[in-house]
Amino acid sequence: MMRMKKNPVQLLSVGEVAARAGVAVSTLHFYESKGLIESMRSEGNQRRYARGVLRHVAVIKAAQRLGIPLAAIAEALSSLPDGRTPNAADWKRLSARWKAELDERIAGLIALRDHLDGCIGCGCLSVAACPLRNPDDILAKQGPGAHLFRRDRA
Amino acid sequence: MMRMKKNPVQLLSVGEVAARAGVAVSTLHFYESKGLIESMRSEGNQRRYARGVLRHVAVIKAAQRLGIPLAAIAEALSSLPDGRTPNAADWKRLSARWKAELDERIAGLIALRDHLDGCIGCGCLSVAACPLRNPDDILAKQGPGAHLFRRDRA
DNA sequence: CCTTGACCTAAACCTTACTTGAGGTTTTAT
DNA sequence: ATAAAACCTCAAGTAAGGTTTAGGTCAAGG
Repeated sequence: MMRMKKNPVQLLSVGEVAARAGVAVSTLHFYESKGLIESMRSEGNQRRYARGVLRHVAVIKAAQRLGIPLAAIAEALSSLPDGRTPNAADWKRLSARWKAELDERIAGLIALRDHLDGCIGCGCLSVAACPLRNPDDILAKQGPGAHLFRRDRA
Repeated sequence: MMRMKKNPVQLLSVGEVAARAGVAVSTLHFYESKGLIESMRSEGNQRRYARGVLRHVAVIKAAQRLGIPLAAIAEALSSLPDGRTPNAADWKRLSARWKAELDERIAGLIALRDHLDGCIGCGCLSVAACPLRNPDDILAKQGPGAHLFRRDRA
């Protein structure tokens, strides 16, 4: 299984990337179709990846665990430098952006939790007045902008 | 618009419920098909709801905002008393259950956030070793059981 | 040479949570 | 009585995030 040539120029095949990144080959195809990762092609039309793709996939997976949709991840990744390999500062910018979103999300969930007991038990679950029904009453007031993933499913 | 008879026996039509609960009529059909709510029928085969359905829908919506999938909500709702109208204690039990899940989720997100800076920037984003890649390393250790919605999208 | 495993593309299928549309019936205001 | 607003059922469509399948190509070991 997985008989591979001795890694000629540092380029990885799709199978190797899948194995090392812990995702299915089909997932890599899918990500590529969505513009999340890139590949070159061998003479025989097979995908060849630069090693950096492993970090890209890792970041995609981490971001997904934060609840960020692929489209938003794609957008964020597109802000990475084009020619060169992203450096620590580049990644830092991404993580800072997501950290802010995450902080917001956490604050929202905490507010929700603190209302849960009172609200589900009581008679206030009205569309207009209850904090559990009205996200914005509790979640807003942290200023607008950067609603990357407040599109939960409302 | 919305010309309704004078509410003969406290039963609500689907349109009334939709308007008051703030959801689409089609959503009520859908919830009913999934066993999340119930209805009686008029002579002419139209849906008639007891007023309690408003609270049910409110609770469903609140639970969804917590990230709980409909199937789990249906299961939780099925634990409500059959004959009588649920009382405050019944709802309390539901909210307690969800609060625990929510606490877990919040803790997980906080752990994630606290690793974000360090991990995305550094070289550690490996499948095997990085806390950002390995949910269970950080998220577990709070004991097993009740993983109602830790099925995020992993 | 030739088999086998890895790879290719395109299209279909899956789940969740609904919405939309088609074609027909019921209610109700006038 | 009648027209319009609401309602009904069932089927199909949407979007996200992939997976599966079908049919064919590439590459390396024996």
